[in-house]
Amino acid sequence: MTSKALKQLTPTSDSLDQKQLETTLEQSATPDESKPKGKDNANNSNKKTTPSRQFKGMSLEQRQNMRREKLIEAGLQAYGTHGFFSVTVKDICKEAKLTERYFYESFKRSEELFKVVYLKLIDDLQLKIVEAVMQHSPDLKQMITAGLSALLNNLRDDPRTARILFVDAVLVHELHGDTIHESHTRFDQTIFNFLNIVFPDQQENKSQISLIASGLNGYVVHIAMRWVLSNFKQPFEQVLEACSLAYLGIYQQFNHLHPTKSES
Amino acid sequence: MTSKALKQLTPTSDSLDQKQLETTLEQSATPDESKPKGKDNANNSNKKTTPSRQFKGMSLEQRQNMRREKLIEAGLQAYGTHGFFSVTVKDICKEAKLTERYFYESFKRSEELFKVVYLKLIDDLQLKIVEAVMQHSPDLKQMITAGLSALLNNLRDDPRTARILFVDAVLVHELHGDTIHESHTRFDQTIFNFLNIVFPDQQENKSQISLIASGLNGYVVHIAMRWVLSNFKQPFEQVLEACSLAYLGIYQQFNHLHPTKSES
DNA sequence: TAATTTTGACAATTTGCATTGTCAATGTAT
DNA sequence: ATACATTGACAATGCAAATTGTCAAAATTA
Repeated sequence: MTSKALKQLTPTSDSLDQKQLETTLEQSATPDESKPKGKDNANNSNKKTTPSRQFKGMSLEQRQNMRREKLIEAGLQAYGTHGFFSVTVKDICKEAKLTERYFYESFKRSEELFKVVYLKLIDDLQLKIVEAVMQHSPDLKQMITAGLSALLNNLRDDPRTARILFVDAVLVHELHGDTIHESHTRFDQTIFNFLNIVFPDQQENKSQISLIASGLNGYVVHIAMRWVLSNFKQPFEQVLEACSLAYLGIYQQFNHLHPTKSES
Repeated sequence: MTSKALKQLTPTSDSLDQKQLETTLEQSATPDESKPKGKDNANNSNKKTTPSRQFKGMSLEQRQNMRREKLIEAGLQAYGTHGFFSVTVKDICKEAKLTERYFYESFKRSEELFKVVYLKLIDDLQLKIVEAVMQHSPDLKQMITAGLSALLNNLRDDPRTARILFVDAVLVHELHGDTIHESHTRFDQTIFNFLNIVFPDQQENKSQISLIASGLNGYVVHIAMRWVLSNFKQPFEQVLEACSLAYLGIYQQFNHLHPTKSES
């Protein structure tokens, strides 16, 4: 229904090179930190440490990984449902049907588990979004719609994600210093890369574009949060349109303020 | 520097009635909950309760209020500097130069003080913004600039405010259930009112405009947060322009999507 | 000045949770 | 079947902060 006013938004689409797009958008991946660290208690039967028997058909390492996964899943459930600060180690263990001992087998404390959950969620989400965007290149409007749809669908399918990524994440910034702060900025960065493709002629305005990327991120996240908290009261299409409106509006405004030679 | 492209943004300015503006923008005030509740320990010398002497020239109530104010100020300082979850009751008392006893005289627990501080800050901020906006009516661009400037100046003048309103507030949402959630929505509401004035012909799109208001709120807040956290790295004007860009962009987009009779 | 209230410093208790430890039951290898 | 690793339930301990209590010094009234 909005197609008429939007046609003018793809004039620079010829500048959207598919290869450049993939490279640029993807350069915001995390180094994989979500795997178990190099344990010193591997099955290297050193000294008189217990020899690590098989159990239920699995090796020690397999069992530990399985428990770890159960804890991560339990953490997602507990944190995402009740919020980080209402959840105790015991809660998580109960949820995972494991005893406290096994919590400390994999994590030093609650925040450590939270961090793993958080990184996993943000990785998954970002991957989905970037994929969706790339698949619809080079049509600007379709790219925006696809990316936003990926985000909104993900949140609707699993509101726990919203809770953890967009509410509790701010705290963890606190708890973990900067490790997470970086990944908190990752969405900003992804959007920044996107904008740099959309506005390829604005090398001088990097700082400005970076701010706008943050703003767009906040715009969408805030709408998404209200959508989630309202239990998805508004229809999907309405939310999607409200979100894309900002992207399209910014696009147009920015082109007016900093016209390319061809349109001056 | 952006004036050329923006002149078209005030065509509907004739529809901006000053009186309507004040009424509509102001209808988002909070019922004053920041005052001491009806204490049962007033100086009503019931039974054999102590008769409440004068002290340092003040009545009991005055002294209590003074202590309360000192605690609120100390809370602002402590929470705003170290973050809610790093602050203990003792910290606050030390900051206020009062002993724990007097903390519990005015507040049942730490979160209760935080809530008061939060409400006070958000009230002050909102008041400043609305005043600034009203003073520049009916020029749309000036109104936007003035409102955003009021916000940004306030944050720069006192980063503690930023910390409390935009970081820790999310937590308190948790702690206090919905009392704070409502005031968290208050900015959305104010912006919503503003948009309704700017788009007076869109009675059917209330729901959509409400979403957009949330989005704009998130846009500005997110930029502001990054500005604060970066220790105000970017120049004020750049931040201001990045913020207003969203408002102006939305304005233009929305008018394109839902043209008024006069411009169809 | 004497009687009494108010205050400030700080000790005592309580609470909630993290973290570690014990032990019996269960599964596994030989 | 025997010996022992592995697990689960739950008790024991530790700890930091909240909350309450004590008491003597300072201020106030008469």
